[in-house]
Order: sequence, then structure tokens, then C-alpha cells
Amino acid sequence: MSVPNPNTPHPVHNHLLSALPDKDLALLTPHLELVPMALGQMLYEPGGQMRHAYFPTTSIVSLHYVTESGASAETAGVGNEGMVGISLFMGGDTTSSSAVVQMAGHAYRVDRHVLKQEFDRAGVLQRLLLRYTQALMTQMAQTAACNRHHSVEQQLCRWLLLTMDRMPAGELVMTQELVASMLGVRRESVTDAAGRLQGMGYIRYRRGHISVLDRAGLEGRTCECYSVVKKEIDRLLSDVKHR
Amino acid sequence: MSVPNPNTPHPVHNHLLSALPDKDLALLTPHLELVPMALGQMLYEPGGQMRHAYFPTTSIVSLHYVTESGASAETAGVGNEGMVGISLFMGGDTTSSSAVVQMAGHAYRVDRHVLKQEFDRAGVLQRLLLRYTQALMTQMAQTAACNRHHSVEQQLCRWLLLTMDRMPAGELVMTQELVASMLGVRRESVTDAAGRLQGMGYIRYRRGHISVLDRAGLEGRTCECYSVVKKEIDRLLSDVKHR
DNA sequence: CGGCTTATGTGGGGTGCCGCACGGATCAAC
DNA sequence: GTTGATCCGTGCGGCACCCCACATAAGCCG
Repeated sequence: MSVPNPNTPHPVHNHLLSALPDKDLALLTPHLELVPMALGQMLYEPGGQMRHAYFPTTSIVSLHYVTESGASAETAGVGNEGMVGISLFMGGDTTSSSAVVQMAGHAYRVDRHVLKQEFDRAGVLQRLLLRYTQALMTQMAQTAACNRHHSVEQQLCRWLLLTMDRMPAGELVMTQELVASMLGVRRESVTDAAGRLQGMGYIRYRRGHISVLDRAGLEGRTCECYSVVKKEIDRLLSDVKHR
Repeated sequence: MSVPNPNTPHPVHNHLLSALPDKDLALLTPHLELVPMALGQMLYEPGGQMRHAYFPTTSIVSLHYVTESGASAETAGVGNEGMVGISLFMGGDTTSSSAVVQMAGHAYRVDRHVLKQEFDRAGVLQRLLLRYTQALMTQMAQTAACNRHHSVEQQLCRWLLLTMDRMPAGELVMTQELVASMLGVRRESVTDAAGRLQGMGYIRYRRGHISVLDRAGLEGRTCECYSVVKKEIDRLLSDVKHR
């Protein structure tokens, strides 16, 4: 398959879809619907009905949990490496997390019945999705440990790096307030940490925009959690391609 | 199937196995090996080879992550409601977490190839295991949020309740040091919280033994995380039984 | 350009948990 | 009963992060 213009959305821009053999992708393609994803858009509410699964291309979706008292925390992020709507094929239909668009862009949407049907063929798609699910679990487990033991600054670095890995551009449109709600900390704590990172020349930001200037710098200040998650995603999803 | 003496280990004492139709269980039974699980025994190390899956009956296993600096945190627990070794059928073969026996007892062990083969039959076992995996994800996500926002005392209550749900006896053999390593906090913090709970008459403990005297009391002091996890386990695993 | 909205910076006070150190209690073994 | 190992209680200093309040600044829009 020839790779189309990277600025024109195409199924191949989602790693899961692009890892499918042509034959399998052809079965799915008629059911793929390209949809815009607006910042803040809520794809699923906790316990709600899921109608579609989403394969992000240029957008990023955040899975997070909101406590009774209103505090929130991201448990995992999903970008062009994955899919939103795991529980559609896992059998639970819903989850207690919500899914919110963290970065505007596009995604391919598939009706849940179609997804389930293709999953049940027990072919490459199933193998891919299960492996991806395991990568998602790694992310959640790592987030739990990271929340427990690492500093806000380390977590901010981790989050920035994982987010950058999911997008082509070097700048993200995102307020500190929003970052804070992802990390589950106060906005002021983000301001502090971001200020320090900017002072060191690793990032630059202005009113709702954050640019990463020095990836290596961030990697030096983050905890191991970044590389654990990244390596696990790479391992689980590259193996399949090479079969 | 008649339910045997609860003190004699039997596959039916694991909820996943007991939810299998007789026919499916019969296929698996010749490959089930009852093994003792000693306190502290490590079933899997991060990145290591997994040879078996384990279906606990009277034992409890803790999935946890150890940071580079040696700090640890439980990301989920597995008792008679579940299985240890998810990644064997998810396709990743290993995980970055370790699995350690948190409470001595027994479990049924299955060779990984047998498990994979039965899973790939796409029958009830597969449906069960996938649903269980989703329940496990809920646990991890909730642990992440709980680590971020709730107090040590609330987390201790949650942990005690979830642990009690997995065992028949009202007493657990467990030092505060061990509890601390599960929660990823200092031993002294556990001593504090446990002292308060004992003062309120909810629990009683002595040198390595903890008894729950008043479940309702604990439920009143824990965060919502306990009930979210419990309800999700019940929902995901009861549906299957009733098909 | 001027005003309004929204984002970011700063500071003071509080607290929950950490790290460390040590004293005291409990239990097992001989 | 004595010894010894392990487990539990307590106190003190420190710090990261929280909560609240307000100052400043950047960008949007008429």
C-alpha cells in the first residue's frame, strides 16, 4: 500500500489499522468513518452506552476517572498507536472511565457491531487489539505506580513525552489547567514544574501552547515510567507487524 | 455439578473455572494442577518467562510494580475471582509487573500452551477471560486514581475490604510492613491508619494478624474506589454465568 | 485601540506523608 | 525463663503538594 500525503487523513495513519494486512483492512474500510475530534469532546461517559470505537489519526484521547468529589486523573492516553473503546470487544460494553478528546484532530470511527464481528473472526485484527489492550494495561499500571512515587515534575515530563510521541507537530495546544486535570494535580503545581523546565530550556510555552525544545532534556528529568510504557507499546505492536 | 467440601480444594472454588459449562471444564480439568502458594513466592518477575497461568482458590496474588529506586506499589490483586497470567492469552507473553503471593493458599496451575489453545477455541473460556481482563483494567485504573487523590487510611480500608472479599476467613496473616509495600507507603503510615481503625473498633490486630470486626465501618471510611471495583467485578463476571 | 476573558505567576499558610531513629512489645525456640 | 528476632509504636524535622486569594499579562473581539 502506498503511503498517502501525511496531511490528508488516511487509515494508514493509525498504527493499528496500518498493521492490518491489505485483505483485512479491505474488509473494515467500508465501515471506517472519518470524524473530526474537537478538544474537550466527551466520547464516553462512565457507565454510558458506547456506540463506536475510535481509531485516532491526528487526535489524542484521554481515558480518565473523575472521583466523587470532582477530582480527576488520567489513567491512560490513546493516540494514533491505539484505539478507544476496548470494552466493546472485551465484552463489558461500558467502563467506569470517561474518554475525552485531549487534542483536536481526526479519528476513524467504527460501529460497535462491526468491530465485534471483525474481532470475532479471530484473525490479525483480534491479535492486534488484544496486544494493544495489554499495552494499555501497562500504561495504567505504570500510571498507578507513578502517581504514588514520582514528583509532579517527573510526571509532567513523562506526559509531555508520551504526548509528543503521538503527534507529528512539536507544539501542543493545551492550557496548564488542562494538563493539571490530566495529571490530577493543581494548576499551580504544573505552573511551577513547567516554569522550571522552561528555565532549563527544555520547553517553551505561551498562553495555551507548549513547545518541546529539547526532548533529551525531558528524558533526563522524567522517571523510568516513560520508557517502560514506550518500550512496551513498541514491543507489543511491532511484533505483530513482522509476522 | 455438586459443590464439594469447601475445605477441600476443587476447581469450583475459583469463580472463573466454576463459571465454565461442564463440557468446557472437562476439557481443562486434566491439565489443572493444584499447587500450594507460599507467602512471598514470586510467580513472575518483570519481563520474565511465564510458564503457567494460575487460578487461585484460597490464595491471593498481588500484581505490583517495583520502581528503579526500589519502591513498590500494587496495581491490582487477584484472588479466587480471577486468574494470574493475562498476558499469556493477550499475546504479550510477559509484563513489566511482577506477581507475588500475598496470602498463602492454593491455586490451579495450567501450562501456558494449554491455556492459549483453549482460549483460541473462542468459547466460553475466552469470553470469561476477556471480561475478567476488563475487570482487572478497572482495578488498575481505579488504583491510579486512588493513589492520586485518596488518603492512606481510605486506601487501607479499600485494600482490606477487597482482600476480605477474596477470602473466606475473617483474619488475614499479614504484617503492616507487607501491607505498606502493597499500598506503596511507609510502614509507619500504615501503623497510624491501622491504629485509628482499631481505635474505632473496626479492626483488631496483633503481630502479623489483622481481623476485620466491622465491615460496614470500613466501608464508611473508605473511598468510592472499593465499590467501583467490586461492582465492576460482579457485573462483568455475573453476566457470563447467566447466559 | 480599549476592554474583557482567560491564562499564568506569586505568595502565605496548612497538612499529609516521608525519612530517620529508637524504645517497647510480642512471639518462638531452646 | 531467657534470648533473640521480628513487629509495632512514637517523636521530630522536612518537604512536596494542597487550598485560597490575588496580581499580572496575553490574546480576542468589537
